Amino acid sequence: MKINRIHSWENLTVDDAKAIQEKLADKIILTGELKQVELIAGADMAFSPDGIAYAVVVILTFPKFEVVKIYRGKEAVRFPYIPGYLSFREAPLLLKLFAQVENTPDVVMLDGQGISHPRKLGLASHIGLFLEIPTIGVAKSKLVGEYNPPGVEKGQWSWLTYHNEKIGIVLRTRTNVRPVFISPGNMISLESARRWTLKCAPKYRIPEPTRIADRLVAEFKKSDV
DNA sequence: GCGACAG
DNA sequence: ATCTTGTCGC
Repeated sequence: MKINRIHSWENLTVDDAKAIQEKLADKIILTGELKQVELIAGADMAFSPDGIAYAVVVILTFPKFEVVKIYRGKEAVRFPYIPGYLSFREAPLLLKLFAQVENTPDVVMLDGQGISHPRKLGLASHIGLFLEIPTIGVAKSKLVGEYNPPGVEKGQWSWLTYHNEKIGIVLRTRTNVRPVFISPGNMISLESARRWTLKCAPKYRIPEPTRIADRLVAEFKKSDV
């Protein structure tokens, strides 16, 4: 699929990264309802102690979640992990893989925040601007915001707010299991992001797209000797 | 200064 | 994220 090169990822300082986030946040579209989803993509990364980053983008069918294609890639780490700047560490390699994707998915699910971010531009939102297709951020813990714990039953949820504004949803994808933090990446509404995330989590806490991608990068990294 | 802090 | 065995609970 074609990628929009909004900006370069080369030689960026944290201040450069911050300026980029502040500038791009205004371009995020928070409307859009996913109608028919036939293909969905999941992506995730893993890192080795010696500074190698591994990434996997997997294309799945919906609603059976059958693997259609797997894209793998690795490179030397180019940016440290700094809360609030995850995309500058993970997006470059993931975008290289998305550039190789033949069958463009209807939506992409990423392991991290969407607009639930200090400057409203988490990994899912940032990548969403490059891909120009709907993206959803599914994080295992929160980065910013306040919320009341949702009911313990699967499907129950509560708002994640920040600066008195709804920026995400705390969703229980499994009964009596810690909730996940959902937020729109780009080109999708909060409501649609919540509904589709739940549809993608028929059995486990982590929705299938990112769960399968996680499993695939783990074995990719492990097999790399 | 103190606490929080995606992966 | 990564280093790591067994173990408690649904």
